[in-house]
Amino acid sequence: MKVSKNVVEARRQLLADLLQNQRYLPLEQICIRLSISAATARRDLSELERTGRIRRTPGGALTDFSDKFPSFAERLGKDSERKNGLARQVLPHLVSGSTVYIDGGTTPYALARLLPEAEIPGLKVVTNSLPVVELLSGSGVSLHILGGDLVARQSLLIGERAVRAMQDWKIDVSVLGAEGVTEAGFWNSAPEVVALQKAAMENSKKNFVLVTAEKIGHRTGALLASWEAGLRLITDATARQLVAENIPTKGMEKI
Amino acid sequence: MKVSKNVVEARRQLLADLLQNQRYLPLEQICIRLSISAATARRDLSELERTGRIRRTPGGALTDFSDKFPSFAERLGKDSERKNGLARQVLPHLVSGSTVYIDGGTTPYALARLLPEAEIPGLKVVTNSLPVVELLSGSGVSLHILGGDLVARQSLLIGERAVRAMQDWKIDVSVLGAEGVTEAGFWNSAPEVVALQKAAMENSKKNFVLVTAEKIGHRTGALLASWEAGLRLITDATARQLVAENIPTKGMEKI
DNA sequence: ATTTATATGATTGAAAACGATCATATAAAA
DNA sequence: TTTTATATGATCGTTTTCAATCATATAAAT
Repeated sequence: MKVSKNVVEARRQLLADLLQNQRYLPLEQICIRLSISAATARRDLSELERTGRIRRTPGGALTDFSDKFPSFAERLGKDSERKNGLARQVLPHLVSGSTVYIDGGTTPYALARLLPEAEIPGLKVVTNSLPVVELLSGSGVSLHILGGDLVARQSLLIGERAVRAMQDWKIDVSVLGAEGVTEAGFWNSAPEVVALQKAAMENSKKNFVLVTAEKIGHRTGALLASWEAGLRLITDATARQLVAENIPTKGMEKI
Repeated sequence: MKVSKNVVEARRQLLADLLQNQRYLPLEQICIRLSISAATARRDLSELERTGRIRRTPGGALTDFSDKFPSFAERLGKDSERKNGLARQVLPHLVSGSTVYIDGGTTPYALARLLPEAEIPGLKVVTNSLPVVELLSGSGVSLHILGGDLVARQSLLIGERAVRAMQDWKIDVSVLGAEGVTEAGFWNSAPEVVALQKAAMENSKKNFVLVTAEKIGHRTGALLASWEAGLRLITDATARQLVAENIPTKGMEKI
């Protein structure tokens, strides 16, 4: 069935990126990694070859790679600045010697981007997000990774091992993402993600949830926590939007 | 007609070099440049692939990595093909549905590179190596990461949390690296790495150690295990070299 | 010199990959 | 909403690629 134009373009970009990393991919691997049929893979390859971005071979494709691959950071997209603004609100809570948990997802990732500059002495970062690891690796902060099962598409670690690993930590500040916020509380679509976030909340003194305005009023999958749980919402939504959804505004931070 | 042995070997070396420069050559190009028939070209390619020096594709062949590409893979250096050869010996032990632990370091990494193509159904990969994760992410294999503290320079996870996470697993085959092999056993310089490897050995049914020839006779830092521990050595060292160091050769795999 | 071993190119049947075409579901446009 | 456009997976016949086999010429062994 037809899918939207941007999905197609995103997939082709992903394929181009994949090829720049891997140099060569057999057709079958492309099908597996992108979850598409051979026919669609061939169409994508033809298009990428037509625009000169890759080179096809029988049974696969390769790149004469010149550019470096675009990182997770690009996925932040044009909301990048807004997410940075949200993340900046968290910085004052990260005192010297404290431990912060940075959740997967693009919004908490924005916080990670601020850390190298912030130069908080003795800060420990615990995360389940591989992009965060990649970003902070070698930046001077003390990095610790939860164990667990990798969700390839999102570069996240989840599962019961991740939950157990989380219980092994004493977190001062945890920074979470959510896909939706309603009167009932915070929502995320994947139950395993929510399970891990709940574990983070239990092991953390302060909990922040970073949410961009367009997620207000959305409800997806599993409930992370209701408002009584003491999560602090950081958003760039207007007070009007929040009131319209009956979201309690006390104790939250905005920009 | 038959040509002399050294002609054959010289031609194959030329082909390997050619591929090293060109990264990829279609079969037809190989035939033209070497003035040989497709049949001979295929035979040469098969041989080069068997010894792990190149990678065949339908209608051509390529080298796994060019020297230009800056990444962990580069650290494999020009021993890349030899390490591939070692890693290939492990593949038959990875049966469908089994769990393999891939240790940090460049030699076990070579095994990871073989896995996407090997397409072993239901294979679980456990690792403490971020390059392995990056490589296999999204390749279809089930990926699981030990938790722990990140050693930035080496992109490894170590520490007591990593050891504890390891004890949470039942491993069928673990693939380890070592910086030295002597009569006394296997050596690695970092004690934390050794601690984790020991934990792997205790939780694993079969243990392989991949070691290139130049490490024979070297002794560094901490002893990983003596020969009684049941580790299986896979090396490209000659029997002469091993005997010279009083290394027991029974039960080991070579190429 | 004679015999043996083997590297080569040609051939062949099987398998893989290909582009083209089609029905269908759904995004985009009207 | 209705209509149009198109992205997708399946299918099909064709082409390409493959490994295996064979005869042969010549290097290596005797």
